[in-house]
Amino acid sequence: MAKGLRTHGYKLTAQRLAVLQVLREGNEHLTPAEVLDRGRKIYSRLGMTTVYRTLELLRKLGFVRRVHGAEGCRAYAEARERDGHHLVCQACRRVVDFPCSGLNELIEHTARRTGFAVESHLLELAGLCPACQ
Amino acid sequence: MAKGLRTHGYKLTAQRLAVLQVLREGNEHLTPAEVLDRGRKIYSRLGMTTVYRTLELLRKLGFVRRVHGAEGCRAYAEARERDGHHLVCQACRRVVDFPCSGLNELIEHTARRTGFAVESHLLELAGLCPACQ
DNA sequence: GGCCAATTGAAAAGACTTTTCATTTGGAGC
DNA sequence: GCTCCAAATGAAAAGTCTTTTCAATTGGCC
Ligand SMILES: [Mn+2]
Ligand SMILES: [Mn+2]
Ligand SMILES: [Zn+2]
Ligand SMILES: [Zn+2]
Repeated sequence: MAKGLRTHGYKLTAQRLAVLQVLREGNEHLTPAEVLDRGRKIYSRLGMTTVYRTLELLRKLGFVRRVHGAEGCRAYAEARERDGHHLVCQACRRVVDFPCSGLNELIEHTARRTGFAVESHLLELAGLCPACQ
Repeated sequence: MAKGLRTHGYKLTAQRLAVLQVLREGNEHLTPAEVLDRGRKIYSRLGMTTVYRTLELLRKLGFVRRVHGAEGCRAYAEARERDGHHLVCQACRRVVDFPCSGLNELIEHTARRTGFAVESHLLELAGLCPACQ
């Protein structure tokens, strides 16, 4: 994942590595403020501005996913499944990715019915993880 | 839809009727600020605080849906399809609802695979409407 | 090692949302 | 219709979150 940054021409900085590590170590979704807190334990000079910028960068590169929920729409989790979706535990905030397959049929059917040219989709399931049930 | 307010024990105010009318007249998703602008053409004393409160109320009652997109996550559109999902045009912001059917199979499969007890789901498709293609 | 564009972060600015609280009002009851 | 009061409202203030600015720092190519 760190290699991906270099691949795309971005510098490998301590700040970016710290944010990456934070997102990888937790299986949960985190707000920018939470990423800052945890990131500073890894690299104490980390700043909030950089957290915002880094999270957006990682999202554009596909390493990170945004989680939309009742509590808020600005939380991030590592994207473990390429082009996948995610399932969120409402109790412990754990995030589990799952593959996209099986949705295409529904999307194509809806596209035909409505005449829309569908370019992207967002699917998020919420519930309770095995440990929290 | 206005009847639904009374049914649930809420007062029928000019402000609420104005917000309802705004959401019904546009087929697009609107931010609170846009709802305020348009709502004031119907009821000029409408205030921003009331717009926020009314949009959340209507969402809880199921008359209105939130639209999550690249441009932002706080936009609302009328929920025309009960328990449905929506398709958003990235050009003209038109929103079209479609029924939920066809997704249950995928959800149940994912629930079985992950052990999660799925309680809710969010599905949003984005693309170009027929007129904008 | 030197160089320089990319990156960073503190501070300021900006944007958005919620709370407060005095005033207004819908509608139930008469 | 009129009275009454809890619900609703909105201007202002407060609070929260996010982006911009810009001078200083730094990663990585030479
Ligand atoms: Mn959102
Ligand atoms: Mn559904
Ligand atoms: Zn859990
Ligand atoms: Zn369109």
